[in-house]
Amino acid sequence: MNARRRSDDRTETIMRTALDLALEVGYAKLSMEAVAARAGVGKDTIYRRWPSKALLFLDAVLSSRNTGLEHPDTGDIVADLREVMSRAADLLARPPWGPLYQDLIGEAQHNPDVAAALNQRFIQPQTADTLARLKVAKEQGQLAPDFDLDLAFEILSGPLYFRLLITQQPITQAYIDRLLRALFAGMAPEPHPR
Amino acid sequence: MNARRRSDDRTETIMRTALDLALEVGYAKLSMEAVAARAGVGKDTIYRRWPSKALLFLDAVLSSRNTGLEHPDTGDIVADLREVMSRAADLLARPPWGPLYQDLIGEAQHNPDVAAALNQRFIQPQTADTLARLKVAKEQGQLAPDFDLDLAFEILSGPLYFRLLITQQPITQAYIDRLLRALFAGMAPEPHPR
DNA sequence: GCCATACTGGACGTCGCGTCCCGTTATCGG
DNA sequence: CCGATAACGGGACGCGACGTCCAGTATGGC
Repeated sequence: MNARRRSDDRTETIMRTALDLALEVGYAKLSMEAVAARAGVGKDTIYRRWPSKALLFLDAVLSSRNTGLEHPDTGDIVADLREVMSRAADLLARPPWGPLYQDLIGEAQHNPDVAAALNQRFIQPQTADTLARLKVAKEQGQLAPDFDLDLAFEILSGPLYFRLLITQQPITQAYIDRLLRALFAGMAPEPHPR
Repeated sequence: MNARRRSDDRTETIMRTALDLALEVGYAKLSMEAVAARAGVGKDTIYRRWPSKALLFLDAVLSSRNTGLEHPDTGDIVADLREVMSRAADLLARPPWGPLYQDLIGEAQHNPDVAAALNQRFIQPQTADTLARLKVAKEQGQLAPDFDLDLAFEILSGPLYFRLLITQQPITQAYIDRLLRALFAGMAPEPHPR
């Protein structure tokens, strides 16, 4: 029981230390030696808990806060989406979390374990939350019955990630508004094709 | 002149070798030693041309082919976009190029040089090409005068990258069609909000 | 034919991951 | 309260790879 408690304390300490160091020097320069040293812990103690640096880092970043990215429900679907997207942009696309989140996704590109864990522990819950909110809106008649909820989610998220990961353009409130307007007001061409 | 020619030959050889090796073992396991050995070249010769492994890799991937992702102009903007997006998905989201492109973007997340070069040499030209085609369509009256071309590009690209980099869901022809339909037919809700 | 330049090949320093081990410390059962 | 058991700290270690350096060698210009 107490052995278990002591273990938990160390687990917590190691994650917090890893996170602190990552915030200071970035993931690239984060070393297990440094984490062990600052946490006052042997490297074995870390490797007994995490199989690799990448997964420790993932745990450190994802456990650090319960995101605060849950969807409000004010009754206005657009306002609610706007709110969550703004919070997400603030949180994930700027220091101090932005670079860490970017590194995490970067790591996921060549580390299937990280990719899988990132999806399960962050992306999927977040997706499910948004879809649930959209579903409610549809049931309340705020959205057309054939409104494609899954696609809508990807149309809102995709461009944000595109800017974060590829072009590195800033994700402003104005941009979020443009996205929402395009999605909900439609961008249909004049002589309606197709 | 011949010294110059010899240099050019080596540059070419090194890039091709790097690309071959990357295709075989992936970027993570690609080593400069292996490239030098297989190319029959001293490591100095490589480092005289590229400052780091990451930039050699980027050069190798980007120079390998002139993408074949230029926009056709059949007069039908939707058909043309559909064509290019399909080609891009085939080329960039599946073996053999998919993993390399993913690794490249992964590397860009913590290497500003790679990020900048990737943007300049691939993303921006590709963006400009798409925007040019969209502009023509608008001038021909296929798109509304206030159609937001830049945003449209990001709405089409973002979700593809989102699937490639984050959720790893397949990018099917059907998905591309859904995206195009959403963008051009609009996804306006029933009781039109905002 | 000679000189400058680029080249090969290999040794080297450095770093950091992940493993191993040993002496120590904390916890739990009795 | 005490001894057995397990976890721990700290450090050494092997390993692989980046990037530098240094001979000795080949190649092309003049």
